[in-house]
Amino acid sequence: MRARDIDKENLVKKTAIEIIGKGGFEHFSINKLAKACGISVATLYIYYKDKEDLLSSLATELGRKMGDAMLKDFDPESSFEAGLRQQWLNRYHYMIENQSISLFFEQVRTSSYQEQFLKAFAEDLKNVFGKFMDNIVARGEINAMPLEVYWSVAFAPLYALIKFNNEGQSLGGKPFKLTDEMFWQAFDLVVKALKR
Amino acid sequence: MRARDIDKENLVKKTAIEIIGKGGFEHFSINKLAKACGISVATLYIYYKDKEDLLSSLATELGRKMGDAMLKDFDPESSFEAGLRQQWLNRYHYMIENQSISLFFEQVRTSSYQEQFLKAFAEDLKNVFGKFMDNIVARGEINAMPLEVYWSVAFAPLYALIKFNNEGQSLGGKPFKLTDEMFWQAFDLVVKALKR
DNA sequence: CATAAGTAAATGAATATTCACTTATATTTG
DNA sequence: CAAATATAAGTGAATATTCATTTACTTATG
Repeated sequence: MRARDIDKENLVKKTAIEIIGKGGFEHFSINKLAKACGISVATLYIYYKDKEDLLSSLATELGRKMGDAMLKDFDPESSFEAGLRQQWLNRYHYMIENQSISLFFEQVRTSSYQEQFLKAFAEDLKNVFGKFMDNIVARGEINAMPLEVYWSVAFAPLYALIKFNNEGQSLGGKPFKLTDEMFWQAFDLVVKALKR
Repeated sequence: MRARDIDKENLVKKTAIEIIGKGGFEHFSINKLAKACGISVATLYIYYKDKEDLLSSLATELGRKMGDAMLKDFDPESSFEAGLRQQWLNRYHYMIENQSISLFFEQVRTSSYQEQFLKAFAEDLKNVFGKFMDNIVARGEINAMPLEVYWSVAFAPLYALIKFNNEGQSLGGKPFKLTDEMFWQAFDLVVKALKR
């Protein structure tokens, strides 16, 4: 029996991520992907049942990996500031080390594959972060508030900065690169917002 | 000379916004649009040079209108809190009154038409809001910081809440509707973050 | 040498765009 | 004032291309 070429399989994933990250699902097609990889379309149909399967597999796999990266060194029993710092750091490091994947996620988040992605991504996370939020509210470190209000204040600024950084530009096309200084500046503001 | 049917033209715009808002650019096509409007494809090629022209015209026009809505009753000489409140209110009201357009924008923001949109959107706004930021820093109401850090803390939470609301769900598919209470709760947190 | 990996070429459906044509109406002309 | 004309609006059917997927075949290797 002939063994599957792992390099080829990885090339497919990497290339798909790049095409989608750059041009969105609008400009992605199976034929383009095969051509960009220098392989036959039919090979893709050995790896994946169909286009839907390819994309949702990719979204699920990457979602899971990202979820794991988010949980690294995170302790739901830690204090509000220490816990939030770890979450910000995990996202920041992941973004720097996986720029093309971050761009891919940006597309997934506004697509029909969002659900697949969130399922893999949010399953464990929701429990761990939910627990963290319960703890810090119970300890009186932050006020009680709807999850969405907390999330929007605690993380939306970080994701906005990451998006600017990945696209290389901010408002009105102004060139932009996120620095550690800006990162911590934003973090401190968010802590100030939420801390009692 | 025959006059162009304005109703038809508006129907085209409205329908395009709906299709894209619902399914993204991925599921949008000229033929589908024509069929949904009950007109001939060829008519669309009278209104617009090609697909690209149709979409970037739409993004530009709506960007401009939204920009105008953002500036309503906004005074760059006002205090930090009053100014930010007006900006939040303008965005909030616009979202409520233009839900399908808000969904359309959500798609534009991760597409290749983002640039067109931002250009129309940010041209005037940048000056007015830049002036506002200069004023409040000069008056010592907030600390000096990069525009992107300010923007990410001041507005990203609001956009996150609006996105949840437009999609009708938040993290992990949890049903969600933004209330006035949550809106003001988030606003107060953001003010607390930025105020000296 | 059996078996799965891998392929080139083909399929029909969907896509963007164009074509040759008809229709409505503002303006001109008798 | 009404018939004629010009012109852009509007059309249905055709085109060429791209799409997702399949088929019939070759190749590599346990």
